[in-house]
Amino acid sequence: MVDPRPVTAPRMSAAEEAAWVRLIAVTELLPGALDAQLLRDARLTHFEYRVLMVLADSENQTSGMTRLASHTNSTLPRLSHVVRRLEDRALVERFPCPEDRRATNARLTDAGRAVFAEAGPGHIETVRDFVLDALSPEQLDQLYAISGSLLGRLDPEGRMTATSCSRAPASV
Amino acid sequence: MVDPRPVTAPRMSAAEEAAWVRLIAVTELLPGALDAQLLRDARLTHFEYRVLMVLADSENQTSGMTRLASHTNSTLPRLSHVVRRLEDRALVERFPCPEDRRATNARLTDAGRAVFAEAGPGHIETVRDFVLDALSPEQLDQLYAISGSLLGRLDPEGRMTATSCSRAPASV
DNA sequence: CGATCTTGGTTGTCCCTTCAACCAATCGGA
DNA sequence: TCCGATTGGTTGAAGGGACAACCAAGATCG
Repeated sequence: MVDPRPVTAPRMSAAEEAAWVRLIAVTELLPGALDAQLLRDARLTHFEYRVLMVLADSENQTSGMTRLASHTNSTLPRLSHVVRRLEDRALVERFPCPEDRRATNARLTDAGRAVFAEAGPGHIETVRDFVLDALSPEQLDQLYAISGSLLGRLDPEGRMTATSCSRAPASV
Repeated sequence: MVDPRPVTAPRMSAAEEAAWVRLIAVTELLPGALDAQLLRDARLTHFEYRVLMVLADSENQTSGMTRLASHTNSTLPRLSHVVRRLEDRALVERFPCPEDRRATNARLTDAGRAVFAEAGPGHIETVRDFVLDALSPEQLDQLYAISGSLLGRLDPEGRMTATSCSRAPASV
């Protein structure tokens, strides 16, 4: 209780704080940048884009809601709202699953496929501009390993399979 | 037009896609994890916490709105709303800047200082659990460099100074 | 087979962010 | 000195996400 320092932020080591501050900045700025480009060029949220992408990569362009939610790192309520909106825009259609009558399937429509196909190249280019082209091949590997470690903490059970990526626990 | 492949996501290289997918997952999961802990333990958003932190680190616990916005990677409208809410909770007070009569200053109140001081240790611990302790010292340096490169693309003018961190362009 | 638990999903409400519009003060010339 | 442009900031409406409540269908077990 004799510490004379003024009230200030609790400190980590300098290296830790520097890395942490930058990581936070990236997590704040990147989503907005992706959304901005996709909304401008394709009237699509980045999250909506990923929903369409998972469907495009699924058998018959069809997936159950729960699987779709885990492949987009999303909650079921969130996904339900988003799919309803996409359905209103006729990019996706929902129908009851034949095998399990509790389940709902979402399927990409022709219009949805067209929108997704048209949005793809511009989005990829944006990802290159903002991320991939900024990193060396070694840094890409490092990013893969680092993100893997963080996901091991953020999503220990590996529920968020994200995509077909087989989430081996962060071995370089 | 003779490409026989089914409609599918435009592809990057395997290494690029793998790293990209994981980065996206981190940017989706990390903010929620931080918000959850702070809301539970201190009724504070991570963004609100950072507003309080910047004020705590400012001279006289006071800062103009524009400076506060750039130090929190935020827009002015967003900050304005948040500061109004914090003011409603008496954690912050606003008053006109004496030197520039257009400007508004925000100052941390005693209550705000107390809430921030109480929230700090738990938050730092969470950051350790989710991020810092998951990485080796080398990875921490790599993360610093990688994030720096990305910020060079996401915020070229360096408007988002984030904190006192002097944003030298991503030299390791 | 009936009671209960779990799984799969939707809906409504609240809160926060975004965006556009707006206003006041200051600066920069002509 | 006056007018336009820029800076600093607020506000209101609109849209998306989180959470809790809810419901229906399958599974489990007596």
